[in-house]
Amino acid sequence: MDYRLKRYFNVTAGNPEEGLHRAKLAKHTGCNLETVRYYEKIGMMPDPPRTAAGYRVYNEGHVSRLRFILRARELGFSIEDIRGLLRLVDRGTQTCAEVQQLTEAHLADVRNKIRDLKRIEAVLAATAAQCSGEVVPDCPVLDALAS
Amino acid sequence: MDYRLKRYFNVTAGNPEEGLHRAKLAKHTGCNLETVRYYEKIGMMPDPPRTAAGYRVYNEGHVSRLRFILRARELGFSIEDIRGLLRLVDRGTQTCAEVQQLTEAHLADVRNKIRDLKRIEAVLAATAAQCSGEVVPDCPVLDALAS
DNA sequence: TATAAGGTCTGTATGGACTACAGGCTCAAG
DNA sequence: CTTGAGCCTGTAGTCCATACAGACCTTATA
Repeated sequence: MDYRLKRYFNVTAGNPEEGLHRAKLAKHTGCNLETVRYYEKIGMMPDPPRTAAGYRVYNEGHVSRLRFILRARELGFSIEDIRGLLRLVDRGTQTCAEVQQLTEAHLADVRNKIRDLKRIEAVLAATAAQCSGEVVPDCPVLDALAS
Repeated sequence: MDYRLKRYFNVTAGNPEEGLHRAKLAKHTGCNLETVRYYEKIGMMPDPPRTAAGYRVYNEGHVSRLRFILRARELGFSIEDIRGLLRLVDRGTQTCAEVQQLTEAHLADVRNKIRDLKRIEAVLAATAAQCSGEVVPDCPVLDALAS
Protein backbone atom coordinates (compact mmCIF):
# COMPACT_ATOMS: atom_id res chain seq x y z
CA MET A 1 0.00 0.00 0.00
CA ASP A 2 1.26 3.44 -0.91
CA TYR A 3 2.04 5.66 2.07
CA ARG A 4 -0.07 8.44 0.58
CA LEU A 5 -3.02 6.17 1.02
CA LYS A 6 -2.06 5.20 4.53
CA ARG A 7 -2.60 8.72 5.70
CA TYR A 8 -6.31 8.25 5.25
CA PHE A 9 -6.17 5.40 7.68
CA ASN A 10 -4.26 7.24 10.37
CA VAL A 11 -1.02 5.34 9.98
CA THR A 12 -2.22 1.76 10.02
CA ALA A 13 -4.66 0.22 7.62
CA GLY A 14 -6.97 -0.92 10.39
CA ASN A 15 -8.46 0.71 13.44
CA PRO A 16 -7.09 4.22 13.97
CA GLU A 17 -6.66 3.80 17.72
CA GLU A 18 -4.63 0.66 17.25
CA GLY A 19 -1.79 2.46 15.52
CA LEU A 20 0.66 4.12 17.89
CA HIS A 21 3.95 5.68 16.98
CA ARG A 22 6.89 5.42 19.28
CA ALA A 23 6.22 8.55 21.33
CA LYS A 24 2.64 7.52 22.00
CA LEU A 25 3.63 4.05 23.05
CA ALA A 26 6.15 5.59 25.41
CA LYS A 27 3.58 7.95 26.87
CA HIS A 28 0.95 5.22 27.26
CA THR A 29 3.33 2.99 29.16
CA GLY A 30 5.40 5.53 31.03
CA CYS A 31 8.44 4.20 29.24
CA ASN A 32 11.31 6.37 28.19
CA LEU A 33 11.26 7.07 24.46
CA GLU A 34 14.67 5.60 23.82
CA THR A 35 14.08 2.56 25.95
CA VAL A 36 11.38 1.44 23.55
CA ARG A 37 14.01 1.17 20.85
CA TYR A 38 16.45 -0.43 23.25
CA TYR A 39 14.07 -3.26 24.17
CA GLU A 40 13.50 -3.87 20.51
CA LYS A 41 17.23 -4.02 19.93
CA ILE A 42 17.83 -6.63 22.63
CA GLY A 43 14.87 -8.68 21.48
CA MET A 44 12.48 -8.11 24.40
CA MET A 45 9.98 -6.39 22.15
CA PRO A 46 9.17 -7.70 18.68
CA ASP A 47 10.13 -5.66 15.64
CA PRO A 48 6.95 -3.70 14.96
CA PRO A 49 5.52 -3.17 11.49
CA ARG A 50 6.58 0.04 9.79
CA THR A 51 4.89 2.65 7.69
CA ALA A 52 6.18 3.16 4.16
CA ALA A 53 8.43 5.88 5.52
CA GLY A 54 9.87 3.55 8.13
CA TYR A 55 7.99 4.72 11.22
CA ARG A 56 7.30 2.03 13.82
CA VAL A 57 3.62 1.24 14.40
CA TYR A 58 2.48 -0.32 17.67
CA ASN A 59 -0.79 -1.86 18.81
CA GLU A 60 -2.40 -2.79 22.13
CA GLY A 61 -0.39 -5.98 22.27
CA HIS A 62 2.81 -3.99 22.30
CA VAL A 63 1.41 -1.74 25.01
CA SER A 64 0.65 -4.56 27.42
CA ARG A 65 3.88 -6.36 26.71
CA LEU A 66 5.90 -3.24 27.37
CA ARG A 67 3.93 -2.46 30.53
CA PHE A 68 4.69 -5.93 31.75
CA ILE A 69 8.39 -5.58 31.08
CA LEU A 70 8.61 -2.22 32.82
CA ARG A 71 6.74 -3.34 35.90
CA ALA A 72 8.65 -6.58 36.12
CA ARG A 73 11.87 -4.57 36.11
CA GLU A 74 10.51 -2.46 38.97
CA LEU A 75 9.78 -5.65 40.84
CA GLY A 76 13.39 -6.64 40.59
CA PHE A 77 13.31 -9.18 37.79
CA SER A 78 16.40 -9.17 35.63
CA ILE A 79 16.23 -8.92 31.87
CA GLU A 80 16.90 -12.65 31.67
CA ASP A 81 14.16 -13.39 34.22
CA ILE A 82 11.74 -11.45 32.09
CA ARG A 83 12.85 -13.22 28.96
CA GLY A 84 11.93 -16.41 30.76
CA LEU A 85 8.51 -15.12 31.75
CA LEU A 86 7.87 -13.85 28.25
CA ARG A 87 8.86 -17.18 26.83
CA LEU A 88 5.74 -18.47 28.55
CA VAL A 89 3.83 -16.01 26.42
CA ASP A 90 5.78 -16.44 23.22
CA ARG A 91 6.02 -20.18 23.37
CA GLY A 92 4.97 -22.50 20.67
CA THR A 93 7.72 -25.04 20.44
CA GLN A 94 8.22 -25.71 24.12
CA THR A 95 7.13 -28.91 25.74
CA CYS A 96 4.79 -28.84 28.65
CA ALA A 97 7.50 -30.08 30.96
CA GLU A 98 9.77 -27.21 30.03
CA VAL A 99 7.02 -24.70 30.63
CA GLN A 100 6.23 -26.25 33.96
CA GLN A 101 9.80 -26.27 35.15
CA LEU A 102 10.30 -22.65 34.17
CA THR A 103 7.05 -21.70 35.84
CA GLU A 104 7.86 -23.44 39.08
CA ALA A 105 11.24 -21.77 39.27
CA HIS A 106 9.73 -18.35 38.77
CA LEU A 107 7.04 -19.17 41.27
CA ALA A 108 9.55 -19.93 43.99
CA ASP A 109 11.37 -16.69 43.26
CA VAL A 110 8.16 -14.67 43.30
CA ARG A 111 7.03 -16.21 46.58
CA ASN A 112 10.34 -15.39 48.20
CA LYS A 113 10.03 -11.82 47.06
CA ILE A 114 6.54 -11.60 48.49
CA ARG A 115 7.70 -13.06 51.78
CA ASP A 116 10.51 -10.53 52.14
CA LEU A 117 8.38 -7.61 51.07
CA LYS A 118 5.81 -8.57 53.69
CA ARG A 119 8.52 -8.51 56.32
CA ILE A 120 9.55 -5.05 55.24
CA GLU A 121 5.92 -4.01 55.18
CA ALA A 122 5.40 -5.18 58.73
CA VAL A 123 8.40 -3.28 60.01
CA LEU A 124 7.46 -0.11 58.18
CA ALA A 125 3.88 -0.31 59.36
CA ALA A 126 5.03 -0.73 62.95
CA THR A 127 7.41 2.18 62.58
CA ALA A 128 4.73 4.42 61.14
CA ALA A 129 2.28 3.47 63.87
CA GLN A 130 4.64 4.02 66.78
CA CYS A 131 5.92 7.17 65.24
CA SER A 132 2.59 8.91 65.52
CA GLY A 133 3.48 9.53 69.15
CA GLU A 134 6.49 11.53 70.23
CA VAL A 135 8.65 8.47 70.59
CA VAL A 136 10.70 7.34 67.64
CA PRO A 137 11.03 3.59 68.04
CA ASP A 138 14.22 1.70 67.59
CA CYS A 139 14.19 0.87 63.96
CA PRO A 140 14.55 -2.83 63.17
CA VAL A 141 14.47 -2.38 59.41
CA LEU A 142 17.62 -4.36 58.92
CA ASP A 143 16.30 -7.28 60.95
CA ALA A 144 13.38 -7.59 58.58
CA LEU A 145 15.57 -9.41 56.12
CA ALA A 146 17.88 -11.11 58.57
CA SER A 147 17.16 -14.37 56.80
CA MET B 1 47.35 -0.95 69.35
CA ASP B 2 50.27 -2.31 67.43
CA TYR B 3 49.32 -4.61 64.56
CA ARG B 4 51.77 -7.23 65.78
CA LEU B 5 49.58 -7.53 68.83
CA LYS B 6 46.38 -7.66 66.84
CA ARG B 7 47.43 -10.95 65.30
CA TYR B 8 46.83 -12.56 68.63
CA PHE B 9 43.27 -11.42 68.52
CA ASN B 10 42.55 -12.64 65.02
CA VAL B 11 42.41 -9.20 63.44
CA THR B 12 40.15 -7.32 65.84
CA ALA B 13 40.81 -6.73 69.47
CA GLY B 14 37.49 -8.21 70.57
CA ASN B 15 35.69 -11.39 69.67
CA PRO B 16 37.50 -13.32 66.98
CA GLU B 17 34.35 -14.14 65.04
CA GLU B 18 33.38 -10.51 64.86
CA GLY B 19 36.29 -9.54 62.65
CA LEU B 20 35.79 -10.24 58.97
CA HIS B 21 37.96 -9.15 56.14
CA ARG B 22 36.48 -8.16 52.84
CA ALA B 23 36.46 -11.59 51.22
CA LYS B 24 34.72 -13.13 54.21
CA LEU B 25 32.09 -10.43 54.31
CA ALA B 26 31.48 -11.00 50.63
CA LYS B 27 31.17 -14.75 51.09
CA HIS B 28 28.87 -14.41 54.11
CA THR B 29 26.50 -12.16 52.24
CA GLY B 30 26.78 -13.50 48.73
CA CYS B 31 28.03 -10.13 47.62
CA ASN B 32 30.60 -9.67 44.92
CA LEU B 33 33.98 -8.82 46.38
CA GLU B 34 34.28 -5.55 44.49
CA THR B 35 30.75 -4.47 45.23
CA VAL B 36 31.63 -4.27 48.91
CA ARG B 37 34.13 -1.58 48.11
CA TYR B 38 31.72 0.10 45.74
CA TYR B 39 28.99 0.46 48.37
CA GLU B 40 31.51 1.96 50.70
CA LYS B 41 32.55 4.43 48.03
CA ILE B 42 28.99 5.62 47.39
CA GLY B 43 28.24 5.85 51.09
CA MET B 44 25.80 2.97 51.45
CA MET B 45 28.13 1.14 53.78
CA PRO B 46 30.07 2.94 56.49
CA ASP B 47 33.84 3.16 56.27
CA PRO B 48 34.91 0.18 58.34
CA PRO B 49 37.74 0.29 60.84
CA ARG B 50 41.10 -0.81 59.49
CA THR B 51 43.94 -2.87 60.78
CA ALA B 52 47.30 -1.15 61.13
CA ALA B 53 48.13 -2.39 57.64
CA GLY B 54 45.00 -0.88 56.19
CA TYR B 55 42.81 -3.98 55.89
CA ARG B 56 39.10 -3.40 56.31
CA VAL B 57 37.52 -5.10 59.32
CA TYR B 58 33.80 -5.86 59.40
CA ASN B 59 31.46 -7.03 62.12
CA GLU B 60 27.97 -8.53 62.31
CA GLY B 61 26.42 -5.10 61.88
CA HIS B 62 28.07 -4.76 58.53
CA VAL B 63 26.90 -8.22 57.54
CA SER B 64 23.23 -7.52 58.19
CA ARG B 65 23.37 -4.11 56.62
CA LEU B 66 24.94 -5.47 53.46
CA ARG B 67 22.48 -8.36 53.34
CA PHE B 68 19.68 -5.88 53.57
CA ILE B 69 21.05 -3.76 50.76
CA LEU B 70 21.56 -6.72 48.47
CA ARG B 71 18.12 -8.16 49.05
CA ALA B 72 16.45 -4.78 48.71
CA ARG B 73 18.14 -4.39 45.33
CA GLU B 74 16.75 -7.79 44.30
CA LEU B 75 13.34 -6.61 45.37
CA GLY B 76 13.57 -3.73 42.97
CA PHE B 77 14.46 -0.87 45.28
CA SER B 78 16.75 1.73 43.77
CA ILE B 79 19.90 2.85 45.48
CA GLU B 80 18.11 6.02 46.51
CA ASP B 81 15.14 4.05 47.89
CA ILE B 82 17.54 2.05 50.00
CA ARG B 83 19.29 5.16 51.20
CA GLY B 84 15.86 6.27 52.42
CA LEU B 85 15.20 3.01 54.20
CA LEU B 86 18.63 3.03 55.76
CA ARG B 87 18.10 6.55 56.95
CA LEU B 88 15.45 5.03 59.21
CA VAL B 89 18.24 3.00 60.70
CA ASP B 90 20.93 5.64 60.71
CA ARG B 91 18.75 8.44 61.91
CA GLY B 92 19.41 10.55 64.92
CA THR B 93 18.61 14.06 63.83
CA GLN B 94 15.33 13.38 62.08
CA THR B 95 12.04 14.47 63.49
CA CYS B 96 9.28 12.03 64.06
CA ALA B 97 7.23 13.61 61.29
CA GLU B 98 10.02 13.14 58.78
CA VAL B 99 10.41 9.51 59.72
CA GLN B 100 6.72 8.95 59.45
CA GLN B 101 6.41 10.56 56.05
CA LEU B 102 9.32 8.57 54.70
CA THR B 103 7.90 5.40 56.15
CA GLU B 104 4.45 5.91 54.72
CA ALA B 105 5.86 6.54 51.26
CA HIS B 106 7.89 3.36 51.35
CA LEU B 107 4.95 1.48 52.71
CA ALA B 108 2.78 2.39 49.75
CA ASP B 109 5.50 1.34 47.36
CA VAL B 110 6.03 -1.96 49.15
CA ARG B 111 2.31 -2.73 49.17
CA ASN B 112 2.09 -2.09 45.44
CA LYS B 113 4.98 -4.42 44.85
CA ILE B 114 3.31 -7.11 46.93
CA ARG B 115 0.04 -6.66 45.04
CA ASP B 116 1.68 -7.07 41.66
CA LEU B 117 3.82 -9.98 42.72
CA LYS B 118 0.71 -11.75 43.98
CA ARG B 119 -0.88 -11.29 40.59
CA ILE B 120 2.14 -12.81 38.92
CA GLU B 121 2.14 -15.58 41.49
CA ALA B 122 -1.49 -16.41 40.77
CA VAL B 123 -0.89 -16.61 37.04
CA LEU B 124 2.22 -18.72 37.42
CA ALA B 125 0.50 -21.06 39.85
CA ALA B 126 -2.40 -21.50 37.46
CA THR B 127 -0.04 -22.13 34.59
CA ALA B 128 1.90 -24.72 36.51
CA ALA B 129 -1.26 -26.48 37.62
CA GLN B 130 -2.81 -26.67 34.18
CA CYS B 131 0.44 -27.63 32.65
CA SER B 132 0.63 -30.88 34.53
CA GLY B 133 -1.76 -32.28 31.96
CA GLU B 134 -1.00 -32.41 28.28
CA VAL B 135 -2.70 -29.14 27.55
CA VAL B 136 -0.63 -25.98 27.60
CA PRO B 137 -3.01 -23.24 28.64
CA ASP B 138 -3.27 -19.92 26.95
CA CYS B 139 -0.78 -17.89 28.88
CA PRO B 140 -2.17 -14.75 30.47
CA VAL B 141 1.08 -13.66 32.04
CA LEU B 142 0.93 -10.27 30.42
CA ASP B 143 -2.57 -9.65 31.68
CA ALA B 144 -1.36 -10.14 35.23
CA LEU B 145 -0.05 -6.63 35.33
CA ALA B 146 -2.62 -5.00 33.06
CA SER B 147 -3.18 -2.46 35.83
C1' DT C 1 3.71 25.65 -2.60
C1' DA C 2 7.49 27.15 0.36
C1' DT C 3 8.92 26.73 4.83
C1' DA C 4 9.05 26.14 9.68
C1' DA C 5 8.00 23.08 13.56
C1' DG C 6 7.87 18.87 15.43
C1' DG C 7 8.03 13.80 15.18
C1' DT C 8 10.83 9.87 13.64
C1' DC C 9 14.90 7.49 11.87
C1' DT C 10 19.88 5.67 12.68
C1' DG C 11 24.13 5.44 14.98
C1' DT C 12 26.85 6.81 18.74
C1' DA C 13 28.03 8.80 23.27
C1' DT C 14 27.10 9.21 28.10
C1' DG C 15 25.65 7.69 32.87
C1' DG C 16 24.67 4.66 36.88
C1' DA C 17 25.59 0.45 39.10
C1' DC C 18 28.40 -2.80 39.27
C1' DT C 19 32.46 -6.05 38.05
C1' DA C 20 37.11 -7.17 36.63
C1' DC C 21 41.89 -6.27 36.26
C1' DA C 22 46.78 -4.48 37.14
C1' DG C 23 50.47 -3.48 40.00
C1' DG C 24 51.97 -3.23 44.68
C1' DC C 25 51.78 -4.31 49.90
C1' DT C 26 50.78 -7.81 53.90
C1' DC C 27 50.63 -11.98 56.08
C1' DA C 28 50.95 -16.98 57.44
C1' DA C 29 53.27 -21.14 56.29
C1' DG C 30 57.14 -23.78 55.29
C1' DC D 1 63.19 -15.50 53.70
C1' DT D 2 60.55 -16.94 50.03
C1' DT D 3 56.20 -18.22 48.17
C1' DG D 4 51.29 -17.86 47.66
C1' DA D 5 47.05 -16.18 49.06
C1' DG D 6 44.69 -12.13 50.46
C1' DC D 7 44.28 -7.20 50.67
C1' DC D 8 45.16 -2.43 48.99
C1' DT D 9 44.35 1.46 45.27
C1' DG D 10 43.13 3.19 40.92
C1' DT D 11 41.27 2.35 36.52
C1' DA D 12 38.98 -0.07 32.73
C1' DG D 13 35.10 -2.70 31.12
C1' DT D 14 30.11 -4.42 31.22
C1' DC D 15 25.11 -4.14 31.38
C1' DC D 16 21.00 -1.50 31.22
C1' DA D 17 19.37 2.05 29.78
C1' DT D 18 19.19 7.27 28.43
C1' DA D 19 20.61 11.29 25.69
C1' DC D 20 22.30 13.46 21.64
C1' DA D 21 23.41 14.50 16.59
C1' DG D 22 22.34 14.81 11.97
C1' DA D 23 19.07 13.49 8.44
C1' DC D 24 14.36 12.37 6.82
C1' DC D 25 9.01 12.64 7.16
C1' DT D 26 4.71 15.03 8.09
C1' DT D 27 1.57 18.73 9.19
C1' DA D 28 0.35 23.47 9.77
C1' DT D 29 0.58 27.91 8.28
C1' DA D 30 1.91 31.92 5.17
